[in-house]
Amino acid sequence: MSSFKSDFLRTLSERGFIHQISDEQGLDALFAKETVTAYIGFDPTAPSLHAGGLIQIMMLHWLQKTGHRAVSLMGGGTGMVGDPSFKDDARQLMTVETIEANIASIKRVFSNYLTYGEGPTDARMINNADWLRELNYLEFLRDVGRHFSVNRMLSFDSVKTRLDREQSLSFLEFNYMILQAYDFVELAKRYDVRLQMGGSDQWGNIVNGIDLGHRMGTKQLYALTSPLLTTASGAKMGKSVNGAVWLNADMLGPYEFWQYWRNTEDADVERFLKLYTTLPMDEIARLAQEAKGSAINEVKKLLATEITALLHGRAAAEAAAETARKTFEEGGIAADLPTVEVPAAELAGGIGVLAAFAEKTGLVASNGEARRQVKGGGLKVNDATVTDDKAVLSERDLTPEGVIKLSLGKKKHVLLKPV
RNA sequence: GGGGGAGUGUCCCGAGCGGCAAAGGGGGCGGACUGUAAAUCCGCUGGCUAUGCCUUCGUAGGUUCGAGUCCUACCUCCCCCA
Repeated sequence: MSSFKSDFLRTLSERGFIHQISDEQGLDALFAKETVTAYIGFDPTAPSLHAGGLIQIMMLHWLQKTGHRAVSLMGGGTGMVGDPSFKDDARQLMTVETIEANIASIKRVFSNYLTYGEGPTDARMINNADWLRELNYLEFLRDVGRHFSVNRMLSFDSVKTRLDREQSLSFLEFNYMILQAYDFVELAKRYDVRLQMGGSDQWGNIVNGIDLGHRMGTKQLYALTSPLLTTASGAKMGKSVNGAVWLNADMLGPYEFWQYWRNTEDADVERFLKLYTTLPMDEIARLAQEAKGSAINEVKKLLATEITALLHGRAAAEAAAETARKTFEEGGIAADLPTVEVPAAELAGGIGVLAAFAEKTGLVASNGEARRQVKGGGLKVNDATVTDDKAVLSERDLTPEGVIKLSLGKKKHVLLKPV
């Protein structure tokens, strides 16, 4: 590990957040000397960030913790264009309404990690729509566009994939990197931002901003990127058993969020403790030491609880851990497993198993899939494997707790509750 | 403007002499083994009121008993020439 003098870079470095820095010594000196303002941009492509974005939020978190000023930039303007970096094909264009709604929804998560306000080390939430949407095309071309060389832009890896595959890269998308570069300069002017951070896929875009800053007379700007997140076996981060690992609670409950981290691969445990929890380094080292063989499961639970506590609060995290304990270790029924309510009268009339799994709980996508899962032995009702796809559920199937437990595989459970 | 090529299962990549619900991967899901891990092996991976019916190969027509496959027009993309 390189020996950084500043708290911020040392912390990021020892926790494994750093992939590339534009000028290590220069940036380190800056952080050691003064309060630095740094930002990360978030694109409003969905109503919630997912686990992949967590690493960026954690970087801002440490930035604030070490006494600097964090800026979370919402891409209300750039979202109208769409980032083509390393994408295979063009994104669907989003309407302004969708973008605004997504931003409003995404924002909710940030205050769990950062303290916002007007004070010197309070974080700020800024939307680049503030300046991008008012740009005058001709002025922009003359002031900013003239500093960009298309020859150079074409050489970036981020667009090469698209070009190599002979897929179209629209002029609209091609402009994304110019807008992002301009953002950096604008933030430098307005808020004295000196550093932009992001995933390693953003390197080209960030460096463009630094160059533009040179030409437009800002102070020296810096870039810092985090490694691309994959699990030890190479899968992309942020995909869970049933889709993306959303951060917003209304899209993914604390229990399911906890489960995602509980299922971390052995080889990732220590890395994730460093990246996603705020546990001190010496404690992480101690935990990693302990985690030999199946004892690692205890560490995984702690990992899951710590990460969930940061996002959803300590109480919700512990409730999730308890639900998991009851469900997996006692084989019992925990009241706060995901629950679907059905009218008591409907249950009295009988509900086909296939319909219960497909339509009621959505554990499987269709009756056909439910049928296939029955064939493969993947569905269970109250822990008994379903063998007959014509079986019908009724009040007789209610457990003493007054629910019916439906399971897909060993890990996904939903309770059916008559009301 | 002229010439040449491409678009396949709504996750992706990709084969496809006129009989095709469409090869093969990857990914995903389930099963076995385990530790709610990884690796490995096996099964599944259009929909439905289901020995049948419906919808799928860029879009719309046409030829044919029958079209992903042949013809026409259009859309989108790539390459070459102007």
